[in-house]
Amino acid sequence: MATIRDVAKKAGVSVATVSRVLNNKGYAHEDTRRLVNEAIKELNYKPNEVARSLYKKTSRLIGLLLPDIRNPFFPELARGVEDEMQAQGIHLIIGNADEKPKKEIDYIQTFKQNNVIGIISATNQAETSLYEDLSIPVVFLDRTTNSHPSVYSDGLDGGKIAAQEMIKRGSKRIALLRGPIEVRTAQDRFKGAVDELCNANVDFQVITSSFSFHDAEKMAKTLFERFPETDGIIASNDLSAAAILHEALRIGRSIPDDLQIIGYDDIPLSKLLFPPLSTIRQPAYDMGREAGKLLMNIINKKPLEQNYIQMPVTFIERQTTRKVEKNG
Amino acid sequence: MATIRDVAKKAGVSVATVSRVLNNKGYAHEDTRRLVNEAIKELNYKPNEVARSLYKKTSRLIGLLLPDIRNPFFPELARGVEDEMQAQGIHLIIGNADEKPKKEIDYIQTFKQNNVIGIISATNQAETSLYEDLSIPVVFLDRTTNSHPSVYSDGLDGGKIAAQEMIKRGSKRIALLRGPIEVRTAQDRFKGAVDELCNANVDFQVITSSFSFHDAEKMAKTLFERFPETDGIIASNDLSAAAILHEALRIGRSIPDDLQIIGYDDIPLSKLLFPPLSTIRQPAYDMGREAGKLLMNIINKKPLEQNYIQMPVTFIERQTTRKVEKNG
DNA sequence: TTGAAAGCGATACCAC
DNA sequence: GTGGTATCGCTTTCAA
Repeated sequence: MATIRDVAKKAGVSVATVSRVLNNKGYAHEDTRRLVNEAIKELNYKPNEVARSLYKKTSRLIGLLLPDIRNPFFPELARGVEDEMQAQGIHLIIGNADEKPKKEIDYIQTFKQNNVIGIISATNQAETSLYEDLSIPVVFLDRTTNSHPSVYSDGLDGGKIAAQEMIKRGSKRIALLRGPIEVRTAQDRFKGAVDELCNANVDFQVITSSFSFHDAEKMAKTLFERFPETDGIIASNDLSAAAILHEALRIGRSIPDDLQIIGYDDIPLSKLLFPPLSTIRQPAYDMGREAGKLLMNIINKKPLEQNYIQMPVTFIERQTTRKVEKNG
Repeated sequence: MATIRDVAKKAGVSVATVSRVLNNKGYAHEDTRRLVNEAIKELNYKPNEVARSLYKKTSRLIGLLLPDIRNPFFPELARGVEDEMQAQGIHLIIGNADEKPKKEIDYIQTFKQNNVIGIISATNQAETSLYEDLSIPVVFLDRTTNSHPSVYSDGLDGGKIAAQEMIKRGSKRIALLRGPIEVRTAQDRFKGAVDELCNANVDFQVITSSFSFHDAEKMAKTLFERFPETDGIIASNDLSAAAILHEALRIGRSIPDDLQIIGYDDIPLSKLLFPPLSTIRQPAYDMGREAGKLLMNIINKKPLEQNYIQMPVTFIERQTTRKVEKNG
């Protein structure tokens, strides 16, 4: 790879001049500028980002920390972030924390060591101490906290809507899945649903389960064994809902007539399940973009309209819930 | 962040000594070593990877280029790579090329500018010119090429198996989906299937479609309009298979009695489809790990047993295909 | 066994 | 307008 020295030599100027042309900073005669640009092109010179980064203590990289890249919800977020960053010429280092604090710490360290200019984190570490004295901007995504700006969707409302729609459609013995205790958004949607269920004339069970696929499969089995009379399930996410749906069909439950299911997230595959899954939609891609925008605004010290961006959730009616009379 | 100077000062030695201790290189008296290590711990010093990288022209980063992070097959590969790298203390910059050569070039540039020690690419750029004079090791994943080491699965065999299983189970008018023309693995599985179909007493249609979700949905609709008599579909990947399954169910086809479907990949959600999807499994996670290992072996100049690692594919029988008599 | 000093490739200050 | 040079934080000769 050619260096700035090579360019300088070729153009017959000093490295300082090349640098100035490169960064459009300070004066440079039009002719000199052209000369330099020609040399750059001829040598196919690209500035060494590492050297740049060392001096400026900043880079064109941001770190994106995901809890589980295999859960389709997160790649969707990632795409949003990526597209937004791409538009601003910033690249991503994606880290998959795998729900393990150790990995998370590790990645944050790597991010710092590589001079990322900011971090977007979608992980579950309640102990924000990890992020406390980081000296670089952090935005939380799909997650709320008081200590940092964040982009998330309205979990309370989501849970509430799920419960309402479920009740409206006549389920009487409802199983409410509660996501991991350390995930704030999971607890929000849980609380939203609980409130609503308490106020209604229905029985309900609370079952705690992780967000992962594998756990959901096991959980589904036990659920139907222990509570065979359940006629409505509010899942903690679409992945769990899919596992439950699958198990329900396997043991011959009829959906939605005999059992209704509502998921959460609206991952791309939800509409391909059979029957297509009714769910609470989080605008994942848009959330990613917003987080990207927010972070860049912070980095560029633009005045912030808001530090906490709450995105709306919507009920997506598909076919794991019964139709409700138009004027019910 | 503390620098090596701070550590040196605190330990009362020179930076050179600290560096030696840090890297376990060259001599250092046991006492000095202890002194330095204490200082490091007290200051919570972490070496600046950027500075290190600038001098050594190498880093602890590798670049992973994915064609489409939203297709669940790729995160699965990524996890394999990541786990393998993690074990070796190497981190990933993941780039999502989005099937766009421009993005791909861009990412490769970023990788280089950040001194990655190697690249794993799962993209579709047939013109390997992109990767030709890169001066850093490249391993292709889920993709074959003569110019670089690669890890891939046996597409020819996969296509063949799919066709055999389909024929064995009695479909007579088969639609064969052909993935994107520029994707070598897609063409392999296509060819494998074609060969087999040609040798059998069946009719078949070839339909070209992309790997994406959205396209698959549209394609599914037209497929059933134009070829309503189709009684077996060999899809180019699970995503397409899911779209087709969905459409088939929607228009009231009975599966597998009236229509059989075989997918390709065995992404995690395939078993949650209804009916669960019969498919050709690629060992995605393992492929990722192998690619990671291969790359690290190249980087560490270990003798290579093989430059081209072909992984086996297997038929996963689920319920979109009919049962076959045991001694048929 | 240790330390001084020369780089790695860029930026930016200060002279000219 | 332009060029010389200190600097970013680290590694690695080379001399002591």
